[in-house]
Amino acid sequence: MRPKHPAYHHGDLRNALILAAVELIEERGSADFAMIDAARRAGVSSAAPYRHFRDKTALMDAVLDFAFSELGRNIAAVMQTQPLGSAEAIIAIGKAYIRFMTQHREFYALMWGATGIRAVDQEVSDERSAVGFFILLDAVEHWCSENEIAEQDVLQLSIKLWSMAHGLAGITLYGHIERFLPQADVFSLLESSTHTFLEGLRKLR
Amino acid sequence: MRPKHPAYHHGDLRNALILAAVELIEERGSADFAMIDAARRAGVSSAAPYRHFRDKTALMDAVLDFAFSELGRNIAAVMQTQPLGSAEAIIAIGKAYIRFMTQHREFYALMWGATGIRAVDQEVSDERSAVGFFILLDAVEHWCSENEIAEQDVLQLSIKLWSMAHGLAGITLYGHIERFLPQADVFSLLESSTHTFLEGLRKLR
DNA sequence: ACGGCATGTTAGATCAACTAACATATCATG
DNA sequence: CATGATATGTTAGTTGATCTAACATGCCGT
Repeated sequence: MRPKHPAYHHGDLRNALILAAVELIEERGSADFAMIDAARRAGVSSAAPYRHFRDKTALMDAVLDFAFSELGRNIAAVMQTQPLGSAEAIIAIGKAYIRFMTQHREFYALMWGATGIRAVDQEVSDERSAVGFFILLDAVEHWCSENEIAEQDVLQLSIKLWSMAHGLAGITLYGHIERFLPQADVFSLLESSTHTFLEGLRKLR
Repeated sequence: MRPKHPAYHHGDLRNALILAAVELIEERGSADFAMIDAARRAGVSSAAPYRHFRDKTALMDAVLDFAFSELGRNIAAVMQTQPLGSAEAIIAIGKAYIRFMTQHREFYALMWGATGIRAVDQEVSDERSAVGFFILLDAVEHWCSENEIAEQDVLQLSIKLWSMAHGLAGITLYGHIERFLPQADVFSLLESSTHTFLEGLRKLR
């Protein structure tokens, strides 16, 4: 693995570039870094990256993959600590989602902003963004069976719950909660929202 | 108003540039148009825009103002047709919100993506994005008084309802609903979500 | 009328993405 | 182990876009 000649051939430039890009995005707070900066940070010339990425958007796509897998890992992690079938498990997923988005606000725009909308490589973007969703799906399924909610609604329900967390994340990032509800915090808003919603479900069942 | 000499001094270049930018964004589906294209479309040279906008982001900011005011107008319009105090009024606002975002997907990334997150000019962005929110606030306030919900929760409630619509819009634009619930449409999802949520409120009251 | 200021124009500086042509190391294969 | 194909790197340069400088024109107040 260790390169015999430390000069020339980098050894793992592809990953080094992704890491450099992630660092630059986090430092600058947005994705408008220059390709050459990522190259320099990886210790190579300005043309080297193009041996590994067709263009800058290809690199951004790899960064996006990284971000989505991190999100998935975060969501998977909190599930280890929650009792399956409880409303708390669902809420914990939503909180992990919002926590990730607020702690990595610079990624949010990438994941859901312009690049996301374009959905260049639909199949890849499907895969990666769905990881966390399947975990939510599982939690919702267990909650439904414990609360005598029709199985057929699990998918629809999960989408709605996802939307709630996603919407709160976006509105928080934009600063609307701080502006209109300075005393509130997103996590308790998600908690009460989810409880209210699930209560409504039980009543309408 | 009409310029005596049709050449040289344009007369209303600032607005012409904003309009040109809007057209280009809509045609191209994203905001990566060249400044010179907007200039050409307005019939001026490449340097002329800089007499009206410090740089390209300043132009984008004006476009953003336009988009937000359009959104506000759309939301205001549907309120004319809805009985105040009804759940339908709240739902109609959400639907108008989602309709605008899906019909102008190229604006969504601008309004909520990278540019939005940066929130360069905080005060201006406050103003413009709040227009629609105050209309929602009003509808929620009337609904609360008709349903004996504590007045103090109006603001919090409105944020939550806004989040629901915003989240559904984002998830739709990204294609997740089409993928996971191909038979569903966003508007009925918003409708049932809102009803469920309001039902939960009445029960927990 | 005329002078100042807003608003245009052309030319060009700067910078980032990307490409071409060449260089070097690694690896498969005899 | 030799050797050539291939992967991966370098330098130099093209292109295209933003923005600036210096100059031109015409509108508007006095």
